[in-house]
Amino acid sequence: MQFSVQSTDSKSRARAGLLELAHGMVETPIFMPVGTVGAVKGVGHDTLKEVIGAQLILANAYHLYLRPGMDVIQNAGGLHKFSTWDKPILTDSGGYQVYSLSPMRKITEEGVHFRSHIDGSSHFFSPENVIEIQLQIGADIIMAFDECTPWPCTYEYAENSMHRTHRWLDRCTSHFKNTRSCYGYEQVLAPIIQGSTFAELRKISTEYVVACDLPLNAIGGLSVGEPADEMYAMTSLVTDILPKEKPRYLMGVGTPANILECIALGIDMFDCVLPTRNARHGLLYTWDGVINIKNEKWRNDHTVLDTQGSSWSKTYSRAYLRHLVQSNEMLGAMIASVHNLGFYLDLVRTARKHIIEGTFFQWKEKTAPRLEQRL
RNA sequence: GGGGGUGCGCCGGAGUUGGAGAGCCGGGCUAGACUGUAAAUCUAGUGUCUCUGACUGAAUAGGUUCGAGUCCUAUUACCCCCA
Repeated sequence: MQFSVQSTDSKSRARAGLLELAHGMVETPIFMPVGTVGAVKGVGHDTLKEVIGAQLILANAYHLYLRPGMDVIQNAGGLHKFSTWDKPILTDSGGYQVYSLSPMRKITEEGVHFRSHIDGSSHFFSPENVIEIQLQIGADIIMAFDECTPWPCTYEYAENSMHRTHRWLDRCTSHFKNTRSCYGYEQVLAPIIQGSTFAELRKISTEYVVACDLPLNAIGGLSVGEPADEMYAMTSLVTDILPKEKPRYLMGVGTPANILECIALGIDMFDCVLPTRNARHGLLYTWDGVINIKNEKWRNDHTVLDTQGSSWSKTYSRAYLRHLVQSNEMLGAMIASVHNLGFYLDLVRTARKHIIEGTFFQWKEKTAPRLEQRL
């Protein structure tokens, strides 16, 4: 893996960079569409590459391990071959499922005992076997096993959880160093900073992670319900400490405005389910703000989805998309997903352009509030 | 033309053995939520009004009864059978 910062913004910490991974180059800042089970819901690979311009997608170890199962993925020769997605992939370790499936799991020092959400069967995830699973999946970037700390929580809980995540990180790194990649290309391991919304803990966690000296650093445990200002404050505190020469990945963020603000704080990589999930639920992101396409007011609006958007957003009308979504027609979810992902990638490409041109900060200040408007 | 059956919410079901309904379940509709995807999901609302409370309501019009969505009569609509 190679990363180089090409330009930095003079009025913020924003940077434009180039990240070279086993399956290709990635221009940062970048948004990674989420494809939990090895598929970005409702969007085919060609569309993802040619229309949306996705450079890197995210998949999930927990979900792929349960279904189809590691035997299928290994027999296919890894997720790239199984899915035929030949660009970079990042896998999440299942740390988020430790958080989101909390009623069905038990955390111990050794690891996490899970009940499958599919059939209720019992499974055990440890830092070691989660690394193993991700190596077998064959992702370009694999994530350390962590607990995404719930919010709100007590200082004591956050502190204990953070230290356990650190101990798990050590086990991940040592297992990773002692294990060969399955498919002969480079896979890199990324650590995850925790510490909830406690500045002191975030600082400790960042210093711990920096000392591990892995090639890419991630921030987890944010955008789990805390106010946006706290998320920005924690991100700012962390990026202030992180080394400038390594990419920074803010996990699970966020809304378009969140992304612009966090680019300004020095984040290079983002992923979030909002553009795809909200697309299926009828929420569209545009350069003028957010549209709930299910609202009655679009029933007879025959204008395009986004007047300021790229060509894909000018193909279908609001009235037509509303009709498709109202009719529960799968094409509606597909069009909305392509639209939202297209917008997100357009957003980070435009941000990158402004960073390179030296106009990022002014542009961001003007643009971010508008993106949050409700149309 | 003759015989039988059924009519309550925007729709489909269920239920009400003469005794508390603005009221059960689903759908639709109207909104809202969603941030490393247990999520094409979830939540709320969906007769009217002067809205912490009232009023009207079981096809329509009468009748019996302390009390009728339920029983009776007529009308009307739809369905089935016969001609």
